[in-house]
Amino acid sequence: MATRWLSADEELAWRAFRRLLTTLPARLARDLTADTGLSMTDYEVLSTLSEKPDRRWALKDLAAKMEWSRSRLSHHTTRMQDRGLIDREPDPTDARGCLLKLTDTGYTVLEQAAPAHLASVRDRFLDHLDPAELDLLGRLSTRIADLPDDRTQRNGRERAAPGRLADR
Amino acid sequence: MATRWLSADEELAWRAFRRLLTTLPARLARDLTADTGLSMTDYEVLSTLSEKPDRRWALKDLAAKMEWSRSRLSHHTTRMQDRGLIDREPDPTDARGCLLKLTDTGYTVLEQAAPAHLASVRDRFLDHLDPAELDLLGRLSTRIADLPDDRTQRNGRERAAPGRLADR
DNA sequence: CACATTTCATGGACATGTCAACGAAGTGTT
DNA sequence: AACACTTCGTTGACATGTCCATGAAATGTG
Repeated sequence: MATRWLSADEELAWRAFRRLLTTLPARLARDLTADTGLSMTDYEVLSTLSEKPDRRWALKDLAAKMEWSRSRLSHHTTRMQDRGLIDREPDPTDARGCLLKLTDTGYTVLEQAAPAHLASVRDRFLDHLDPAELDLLGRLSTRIADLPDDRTQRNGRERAAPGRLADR
Repeated sequence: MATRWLSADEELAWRAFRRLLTTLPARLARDLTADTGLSMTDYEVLSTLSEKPDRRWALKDLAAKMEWSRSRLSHHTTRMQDRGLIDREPDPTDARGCLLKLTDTGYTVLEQAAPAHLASVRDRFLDHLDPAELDLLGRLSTRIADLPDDRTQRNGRERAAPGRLADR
């Protein structure tokens, strides 16, 4: 059922890439948790927060920056707050809002996690690409990730049946 | 805190690729669910099962093939069974085991989902790469995904502190 | 054959994500 | 000012994944 629709080359490359898409993140996550006790998402929140000079960021802005839903970020930061990694402060600008702040503990944890994580990224990824490959991969990634998110402009190809074929 | 550890080129390429790593699967998943009501994992189970001539596969073997834990596959197939997509049969070879079988419904659903999914893969990925890029990406993916999974041989780099820095 | 060990599928507890609904607070219009 | 509308963060129900424990069955060893 699989091989009829793609050329042999496409099939092979797509399969290989799909495998990379699952294994690489899994390995990086495993390393990070083993080394530091942080999940990948924890790490992203901490490192994004640390980019601001005062280590503070309004929830909605951080959510936008990370391309997360506010709900997701709210849930996750509640858990991180319980662990003492970040804090909430009222937003002086908007009484509905809240500021997320990296605690000293959070900053220390991030400071110690960063080198371990980067070593892992090198070992499991960067070190196995030469500069030309890395460059091409970067440009190709940007190109594809920057495609419009909605499907309104899917190339002239006919649209699949809209109805759901299975209940879920 | 980010830019000190990678060269500018590495930093840029890694960031771009990391973004691809989250956006592409999310888009494909969204398309698939909208078009067919299946999740990506549903689709993988169905299409892997369909590769066997008799559409049957022992749970443990399917789990190994998909690189899933047996627990995960058991949970997931229970849900898929409730939806009528697959069935369980006793394994005549091993009374502990069980065979997972694609139902007729499941096969029909897969048959209708496949073209829609492939169109999505084309629109959001394949169509934006030329053959040389695709070829390189495929080879590079295989190379990295095939690296040993354990960390025993992480290149001469010093190991990070083993203890957990934060409780979770 | 008895016995310990391993393998298999399942189950429950928990972590993390999605989605829809909510109340409180901002904004715009008249 | 009064009103509808939007935005913000939180919440709860649910889906899905991980981890660990379990009982049943297979396997290996004396």
